[in-house]
Amino acid sequence: MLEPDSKLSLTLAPRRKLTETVADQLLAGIRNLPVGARVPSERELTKELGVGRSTVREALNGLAMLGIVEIRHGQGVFVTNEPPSNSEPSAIASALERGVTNEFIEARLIVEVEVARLAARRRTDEDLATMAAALAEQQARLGRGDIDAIVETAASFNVLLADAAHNEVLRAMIQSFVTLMVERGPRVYRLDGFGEWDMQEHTRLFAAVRDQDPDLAARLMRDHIEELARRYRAVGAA
Amino acid sequence: MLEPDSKLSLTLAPRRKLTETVADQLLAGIRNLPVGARVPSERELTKELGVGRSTVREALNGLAMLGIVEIRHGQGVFVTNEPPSNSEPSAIASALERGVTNEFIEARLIVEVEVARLAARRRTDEDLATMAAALAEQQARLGRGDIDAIVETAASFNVLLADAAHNEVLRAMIQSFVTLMVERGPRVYRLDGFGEWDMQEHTRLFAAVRDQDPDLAARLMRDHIEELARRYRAVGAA
DNA sequence: GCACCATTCTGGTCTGATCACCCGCTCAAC
DNA sequence: GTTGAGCGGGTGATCAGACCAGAATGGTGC
Repeated sequence: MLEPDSKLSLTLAPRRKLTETVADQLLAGIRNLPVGARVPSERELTKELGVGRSTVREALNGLAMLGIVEIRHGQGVFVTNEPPSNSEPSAIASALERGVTNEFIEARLIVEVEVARLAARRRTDEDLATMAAALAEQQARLGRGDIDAIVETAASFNVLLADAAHNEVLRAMIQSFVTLMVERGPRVYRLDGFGEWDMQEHTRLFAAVRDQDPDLAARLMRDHIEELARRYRAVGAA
Repeated sequence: MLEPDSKLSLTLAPRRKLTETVADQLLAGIRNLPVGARVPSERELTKELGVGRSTVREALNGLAMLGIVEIRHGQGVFVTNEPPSNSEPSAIASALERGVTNEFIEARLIVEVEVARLAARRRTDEDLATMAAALAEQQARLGRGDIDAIVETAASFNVLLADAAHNEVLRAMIQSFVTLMVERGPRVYRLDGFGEWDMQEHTRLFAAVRDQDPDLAARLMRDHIEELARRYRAVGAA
């Protein structure tokens, strides 16, 4: 009964909730399932994992809110998004938390896709030059491997895009999105190949804006955010 | 006249999960609380709302994941950031001060059109009832000719629409729009026939949402805002 | 072939007990 | 008086089991 520790270095023990642990386990299992596959029923999971049903439910609800699974009354739980494997089994549920929920992503999609479209339509040569410089800088930092610096540059690209859209109100929105994303853990950037992927995406986006192709820019942005969301979910930015 | 129905037994076909309804109710109550305030305990809420504790817990967990509340074991539930992702209304406001009304309208167009679409898709009977009540109130105030009161009610309709879209991030955006609109002169409302026109538009929008016609709702909203912009310009609100 | 319905899956909600945690208070030891 | 261990009461976390509600299935009678 007596509590252990109290000696040695008191490492801050975040005290994980069982629900979160279960969410991690479920996620680990889900990784091996194809999109659309059915997850075992709550009652089965209860027996399999040896925890109460309410715990399983809370874990599933969390995954559902993150868009990883879809819960259908009377039918079961289904995998909706395929999280790119990889990524260590770090604390997911507790971490990816606030900021990367479906609602947030939905809002970003609505705003940023249109911003990309407007940017392609209105960009000036000066905007182009600024973005090109930012990309070059991002590339340089990528080579250096300075994660924090890369994150900063990469995030600022979205703001530059908003600048090119020439709408201060929209820019303010993007800025708040970016702030949230940066604050809430740029862990994704530590994933193998993420920096390169992001760089590539930004380059494509840049090309679409340069060529003044609004529809292409919008589509690229949509795909970008959706993929970004998938990667975020897979990591759990603690 | 425009009253659909929506009373009698106030609970009709709540296809929506109870948990979500409860989350909405909690949210409504939380909006009136200052940041850092303590939300009643799960057990109290259970009695107050007349639902099971598991339902309350799931609702609170959802709000926690959205970053609206923080749950501390052994202490209670606390309000964190009023609305999630408060889109820096100050930044938008300062932009407006510099005369970017057109940009403001463009941003509204992007966000509100999609919100209308989502509202038509997701509205519950309860959302409908609330909107109907707001419209009735707007009609009543219109008859009375109380400009300020009309503006307030008319503006709140947009927020109700955002409520029906069930996305807190988007709602926060609309809320900041509305706040700014109400603050900045309701001059247009003094125009002859404006109040009636606005009322009519809202009624149409309501019908589209009621009939769950996303595309129609989106189109109506687009036309509405564009026409609104024209009238604003006519008054010289740039 | 088809409409109906009972069964039996699944998730959704309720209840109440119990565990783990945090806080404020009491009160004895210093 | 100060300290701090301990207790009590409140809060969330978890569990167990029951029952409600939606959805699929398959049988049954027409």
